[in-house]
Amino acid sequence: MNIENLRKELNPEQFRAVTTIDGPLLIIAGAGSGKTRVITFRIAHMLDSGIAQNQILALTFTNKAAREMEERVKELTGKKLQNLTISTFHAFGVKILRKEINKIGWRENFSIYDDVDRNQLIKDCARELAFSADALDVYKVGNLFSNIKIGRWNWQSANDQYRTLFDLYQSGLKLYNAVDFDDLIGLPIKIFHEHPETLQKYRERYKYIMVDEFQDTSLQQYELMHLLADKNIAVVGDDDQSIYSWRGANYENILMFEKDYPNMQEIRLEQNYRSTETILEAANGVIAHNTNRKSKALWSGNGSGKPIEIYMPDNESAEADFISEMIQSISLSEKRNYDEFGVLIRANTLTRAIEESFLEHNIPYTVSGGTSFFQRKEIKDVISYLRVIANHDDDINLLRIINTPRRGIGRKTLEEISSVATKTGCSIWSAINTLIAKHNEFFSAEESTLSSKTIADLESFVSLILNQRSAILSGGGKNLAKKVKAMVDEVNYMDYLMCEYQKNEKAARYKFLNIDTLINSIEMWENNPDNFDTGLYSYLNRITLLSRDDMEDDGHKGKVNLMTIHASKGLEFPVVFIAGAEEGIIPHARCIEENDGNIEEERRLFYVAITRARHKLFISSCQKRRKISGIVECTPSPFLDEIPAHLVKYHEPQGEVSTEMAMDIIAQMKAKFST
DNA sequence: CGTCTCCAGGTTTTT
DNA sequence: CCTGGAGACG
Repeated sequence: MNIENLRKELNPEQFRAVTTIDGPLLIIAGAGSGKTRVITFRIAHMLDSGIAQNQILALTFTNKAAREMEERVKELTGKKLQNLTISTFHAFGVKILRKEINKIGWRENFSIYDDVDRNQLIKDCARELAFSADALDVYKVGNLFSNIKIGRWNWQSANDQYRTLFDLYQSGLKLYNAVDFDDLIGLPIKIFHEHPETLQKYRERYKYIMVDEFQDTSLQQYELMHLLADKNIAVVGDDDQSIYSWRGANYENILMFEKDYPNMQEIRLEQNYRSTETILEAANGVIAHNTNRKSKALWSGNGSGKPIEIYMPDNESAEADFISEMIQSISLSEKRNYDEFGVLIRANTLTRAIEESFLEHNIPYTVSGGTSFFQRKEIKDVISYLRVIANHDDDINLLRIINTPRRGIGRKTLEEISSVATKTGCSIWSAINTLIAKHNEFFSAEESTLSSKTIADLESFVSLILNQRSAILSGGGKNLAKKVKAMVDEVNYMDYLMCEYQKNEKAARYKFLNIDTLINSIEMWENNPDNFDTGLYSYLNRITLLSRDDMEDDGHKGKVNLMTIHASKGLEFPVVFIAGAEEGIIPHARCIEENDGNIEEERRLFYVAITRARHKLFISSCQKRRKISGIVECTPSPFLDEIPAHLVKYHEPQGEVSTEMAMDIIAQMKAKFST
């Protein structure tokens, strides 16, 4: 696209943002200001100006955003762009580690631990240090460790008593040749510090760097970016949409950027192309209550549109039915597809009532966020096999599968093996092999603490892993999906599931299906022509970073989108419902507690929710809600009062549907079916 | 020594 | 509803 076309397509600020390629650039992009468009046009423009694709690095926050951006750039340029790097920070970290991790003492078949694995490792370490079980909240300690690693907290402010545990945890990771999520950023930084020549290599390669959702980068991510980028760095963000501080997001990075790159230029995108003036004014009214922000004047030229409707249903199922019925009626009266609706909630637990109602009303929907597909037990089991096959020293995954399905290796045996492993400072896998060798050496002697039967069980486990390893790595890593299927058969995993869920056939079938989905997704992945490395390692490196969202191949076409507000960032819908707008939910009680009563981030979250809507916004707040403790009275979220009153209309529940209206709806349905 | 069964707890947001 | 853990049982 030539310059003149760009000038036509973009407003003056957007045009400047797209065409300013050299030097540091800070783009403050308000909600709905065409941010994604600017980024994709900017990349396309760079390519047009003759910059090589492999010199460009674009870092995003979620896989979804990365994928979308890549697709749009490809569409825009009509090129294949195989050497263009658009990825999340974490995926980029993996990419570096795969090449460089041997410089700091890991092997390149390292495992990546998710939270579940991490917590398991912490538990094991705690046991070794004889922490009393009730004094240890693994969940909390895991978060503590993460916060330490990403530089949000340090030991002075945190609890010093966990320091030895932390050290043991760290050495455990190294012993098992594993890294956790935070290491995916932290270890590349370590490598760059210790090996300046390696850093230099990457600096020379990535001459043009862009960071999306800059307000959500952590100190650690900022450091990585800062190490890599010397001059041509563009960051795009909006401090009002910073909603990840609990994960280390540090929107003061914006200030730091101004300091670290003093010759930077700043561009503000303040025209909102998304929402009606009513919706935007409501959002502005809410966010104005925050004191700690860059002031901005977001405006829209889209006309005032319809008022925001607030509804106060009796309880969560009434709320869910209200949403379902509203969706059905609007989709008929305004001829909208189901995928034009977004239903936003603060917490995953709130989806249940809504999902039930959707099912009852036959409304197709997708839920995004929530427990990752890869955290489901059955999927984790299969992946654990693959991880152990790739990396025998991965104790956490080995322990997960050594007796799943049952193969006679129980607690006592494992305690025995663990103690050998601890004493000699080796992994469980090598301990097992030591014990087997020892047993065979002193075949009849007392020396061996394990029975011959146990030894035989262990031996068959070891050969299972070794056989699968040579099968899966054979043939240059081709046909991974097929081999994984063979492996699942070989270990009789399906029988195990049947057995385990005898009483609940539905659950068993569901789990079966999940494994099928997994295998299909592997197949899709290896058949993707853009994918050059279809081996086991490459697969494993990739999947830990994926969430459930990234798995769905049938897409969201024709389905209502149900998701958390966090997951909705960057998206927009013509019609949006915000459900559960109650005190204690948004702002979330727990959050207020932890943040010393600072509700600004919760307000930003509410702001993000409002600004997802294009034409019409509904907000509902239940009068009562069922919680674990029983039914509790609710009060509406204080944020509702911050919406200027003249924009709001309270929704009155209609008694019965008037006959006239019912006839009308029936007529419309008939019309719909007859076409 | 391994397995089965029953019970309690759930953890806000995600890479 | 689902998972992980503790304790009984074979």
